[in-house]
Amino acid sequence: MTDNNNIRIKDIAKLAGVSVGTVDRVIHKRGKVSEEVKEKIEKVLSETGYKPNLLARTLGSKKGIKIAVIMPNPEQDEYWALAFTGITQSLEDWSQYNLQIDNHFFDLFDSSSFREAAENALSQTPDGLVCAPIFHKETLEFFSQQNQDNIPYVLCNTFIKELSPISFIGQDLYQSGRLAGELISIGGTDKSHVAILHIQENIENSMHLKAKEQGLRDILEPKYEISSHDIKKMDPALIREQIEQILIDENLGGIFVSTSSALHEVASILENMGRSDIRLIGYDLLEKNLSYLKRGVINFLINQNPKRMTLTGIGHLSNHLLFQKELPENELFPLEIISRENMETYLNSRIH
Amino acid sequence: MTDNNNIRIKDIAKLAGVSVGTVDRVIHKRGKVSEEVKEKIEKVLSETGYKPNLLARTLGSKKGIKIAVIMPNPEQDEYWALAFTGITQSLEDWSQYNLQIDNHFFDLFDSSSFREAAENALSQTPDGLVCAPIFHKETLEFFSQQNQDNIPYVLCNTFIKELSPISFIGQDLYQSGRLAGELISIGGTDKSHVAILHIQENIENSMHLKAKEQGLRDILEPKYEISSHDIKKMDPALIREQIEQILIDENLGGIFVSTSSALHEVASILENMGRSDIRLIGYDLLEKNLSYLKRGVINFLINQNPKRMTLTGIGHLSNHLLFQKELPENELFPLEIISRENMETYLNSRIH
DNA sequence: TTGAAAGCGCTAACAA
DNA sequence: TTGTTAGCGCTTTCAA
Repeated sequence: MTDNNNIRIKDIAKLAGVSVGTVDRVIHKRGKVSEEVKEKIEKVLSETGYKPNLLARTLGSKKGIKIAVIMPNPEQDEYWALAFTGITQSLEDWSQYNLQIDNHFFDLFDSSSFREAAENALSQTPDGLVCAPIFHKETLEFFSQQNQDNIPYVLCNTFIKELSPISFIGQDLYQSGRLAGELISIGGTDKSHVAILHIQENIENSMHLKAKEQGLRDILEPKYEISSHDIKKMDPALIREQIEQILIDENLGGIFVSTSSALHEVASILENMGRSDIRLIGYDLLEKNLSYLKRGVINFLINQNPKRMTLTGIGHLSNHLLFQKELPENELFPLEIISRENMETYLNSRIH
Repeated sequence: MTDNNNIRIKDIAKLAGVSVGTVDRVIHKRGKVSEEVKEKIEKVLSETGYKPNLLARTLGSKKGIKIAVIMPNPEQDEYWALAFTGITQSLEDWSQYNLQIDNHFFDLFDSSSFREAAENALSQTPDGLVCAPIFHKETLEFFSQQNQDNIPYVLCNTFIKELSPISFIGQDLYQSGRLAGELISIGGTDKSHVAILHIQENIENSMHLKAKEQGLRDILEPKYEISSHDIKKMDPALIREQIEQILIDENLGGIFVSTSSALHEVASILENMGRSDIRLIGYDLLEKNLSYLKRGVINFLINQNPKRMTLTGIGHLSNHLLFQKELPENELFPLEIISRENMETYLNSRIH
């Protein structure tokens, strides 16, 4: 084995003619050091290229870390169930650092439940927060008012320009829409209409979906005529009705469903009507989506990678808390194209 | 901060009425423990669900690790240059564990240089090896004969069924070929011929390319007529000539180049001849490939993710060496489809 | 076969 | 403002 011939704090102390305590104070800016001594130590520090042993640091400051997660209830939605698997796995990945994760789930249909979950999270004084800010207004309120202790937080899934988390993790939604447009038009179609379906719990929070829409429009217009439809996710029968309405259009060549949710409803209708002439593009490796992808009813899925999202979120936060590592301000995942022929390779890989 | 209320070795010792030294001996099977005591300790161990603090373990046994990498010269080939960026990054990622990496490059055109590189690597008694086994015969010889000290090793890129590395990292080549087939046939073409081009340094080692070929055939035959061409990568002019020969076929609707290498040559010819009727599919985010992808000459790239490959290789090996973590026998990466519209999102992401 | 004790490099409380 | 020292949990050497 390699012997550890690194420069240690002790060496720095000797070189600077001071004690380790003083060096430690300089390194951590704990004050109470004369300017003169401070400068000398800093000089030695940079000359030797001192790098702390993070193992020893973590061990010495007998800290573990406690992270609170605020996200939609995984039982309510398969997308968030996938996201939750990332939480589970990060617990394993970071097990050696005695990491504790407290989950606080909220109801996708109920914005007040978000407040509750968030306040609960805070009340347990976590060292950091990972949050999926589904409800724009409530999130804003929470992070600008409640979080006065300045607990570091990471935001996942939805970008919120008014906030400054230590890191945002998600995807470029505009580009995602462009990609969807490209995927619809590959090889060309003879039909010239394309419909965008925004199907979700609360239509108020659909701003980010409009970014996807714009991307698609910029690719397909004016060659294609685009129509956009906001559909509130409630009664499946009601959704069906609205979709069937849209399908009356004989000239419809493609449908883009902007969220993973309820894509399978659309697929089911298309399949039942035998409309294999319509290209269908949507999001995420949900079970039902995959089965329609396999049967060719859905042509492509774009993977938003919810598992990797939470995994990376916890990872970044842990690195920040434990090792003071610098994080990317934005971690934008690639837009993964899933087709019938590569879906298994995604399912089989450790992170998907 | 959370206090670390874990069970420590000390606690185990107290519960079992022995000393920490003895507990340690049992945990690490360092022998010299009476059967009776051993059983008692093991009982306590499992009852308490003891989990060692890996930080302390690593710190206590003042080991660093030294990993030797055996791979093609990054200056010779852009694919391997990308792979090399993974090495660089893993050095950062693992910097806290005092990881040392020694690179041993070999010449893609010269199998004897592989032997040399491999022996060199071994002579420095590394704790583990990461190897890209381009030369089948030589690799087999090396790992079955030279590596008698049983230094743990990870194999990247090319699967070799006769060997048992602690982990293999790569992709499913057969499935990769199937995907290529699907990508060629999306939307349908009126032309019914497809050509597969295997372009590489040494044709002898093309076994794994045949797996890709088989995948493509299984998707496209008998609807399409497939022709396969082995082209030795030497003089670019010579390559051109052979490719132009193939392009004479008026009925050619698609080309699949099975390696990242020289794909741009094919693209350049297609572009010059104005043959935009021919679908072109190939591998990897090499600079030239990307520019042809952007211009629509190349329709899709499949990403073999060389950077992530080496990054994961070093990561697995480090986890094994440092933390005795269990590794997946095979880590098969997803087959990433790169199009004009998602390429930037891959380039912008931390690992691509 | 066992136990005691001195590290590993760093932190943080306490003294000076 | 500075130095000293006792940990953190584990490994490993030495002595018993």
